[in-house]
Amino acid sequence: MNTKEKIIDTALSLYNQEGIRTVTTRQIAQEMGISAGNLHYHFKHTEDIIFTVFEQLRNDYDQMMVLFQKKDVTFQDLLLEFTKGSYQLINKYKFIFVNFVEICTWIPAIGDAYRTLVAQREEQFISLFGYYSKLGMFRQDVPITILKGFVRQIFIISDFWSSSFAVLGGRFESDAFEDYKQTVEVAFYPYLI
Amino acid sequence: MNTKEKIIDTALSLYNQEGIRTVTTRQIAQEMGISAGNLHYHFKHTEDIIFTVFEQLRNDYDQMMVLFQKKDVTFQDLLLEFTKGSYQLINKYKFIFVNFVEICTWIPAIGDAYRTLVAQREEQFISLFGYYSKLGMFRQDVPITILKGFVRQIFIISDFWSSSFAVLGGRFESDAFEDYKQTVEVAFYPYLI
DNA sequence: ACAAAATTAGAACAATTGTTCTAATTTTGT
DNA sequence: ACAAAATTAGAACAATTGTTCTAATTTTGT
Repeated sequence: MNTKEKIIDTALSLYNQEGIRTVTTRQIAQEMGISAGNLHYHFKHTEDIIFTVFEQLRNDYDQMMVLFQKKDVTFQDLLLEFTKGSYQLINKYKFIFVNFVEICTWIPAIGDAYRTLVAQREEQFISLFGYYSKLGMFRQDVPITILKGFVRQIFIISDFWSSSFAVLGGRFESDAFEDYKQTVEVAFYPYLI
Repeated sequence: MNTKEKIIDTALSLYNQEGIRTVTTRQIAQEMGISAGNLHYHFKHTEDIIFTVFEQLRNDYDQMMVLFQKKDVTFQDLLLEFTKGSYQLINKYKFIFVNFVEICTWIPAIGDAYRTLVAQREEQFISLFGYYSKLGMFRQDVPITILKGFVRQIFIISDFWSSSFAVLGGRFESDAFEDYKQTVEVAFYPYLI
């Protein structure tokens, strides 16, 4: 692992622990035993560090979505896979989710990338629901406007569950996954057959 | 309106416009034509300003919830009232909603107050759903665990819709309310009769 | 082996920001 | 009217922080 990678790693870990607001580039450098000057040789601006972490998240996300190509599973199983997968990302990149609004206004490029991502995901989900409703595992009588609204709802939940969890005082170690799983399942509950 | 109130007003307006991260106490003072020293005579710490704004939000919220005591309306009507009322708060106190996680970690007293509030709201909603399911306007076959999860879901949506909206690049003036209304309605859609 | 390029540490810069301090002015209560 | 209290402006403090600059050291390619 070279210095650049180590910076990203340390930054991610520190941001997750202490939040984006309090961690400084000096602190990241100190934590890994290099000088602040050296850190800024590799990443000229703090934004560059965070943007690189976001790119990593996007890669991980894409990799996860590939798993949903094989469609020979029940919707229940697929849903569980999605829940597990998305939770892993939420957990690994806590600080991005928890400080998402702040990050997006601070670094517009991340906001832009996110919007592109959302547009893609939206289509994927709609077509997935269509597929499974033909198989009789998803309600068929749902108007398209509701369905689109439902997808939006799922995004709000998966993107901001962690914010809600943090604000409610939940600790990430223990029952976090159970809480997330519950929330996602409840959202899908009325639409499954 | 005395100086103290004017500070709160100006702070709210500036925070809503430019976000909590960039607005300084100096800027608030300048905007209203007083000195920074004077501002800090009235509010020793920036936190005190934000906490006072939060108290105002809490008061407004309580006042709104009073409206839900009169139960001689259909659930549909009540829901519309709730949507309008909560949107007004979201709009008036934009910056609190949009920077909620940040604020709660920065000022723990606000996090504490929020948690108390949520516990109260939870009960209110559950009993309201019970009432309306007896009247045949809300599904009766919903298990209590699901119902609690649904309430949680409503909270995530009403507390973080604005975050999602901001991140998706929405502008607050135009179609914001329609978007919010849609989202809330879709969430309730499967539970109404 | 050696010149060029990459990396590194540490000092220094520059700007920001919340907050405090002091002295003046205004307001209030009697 | 006048003393005490409240308010105000503006300078100054103190700490932080991202970033740059310089000179030294290490690594790389031939």
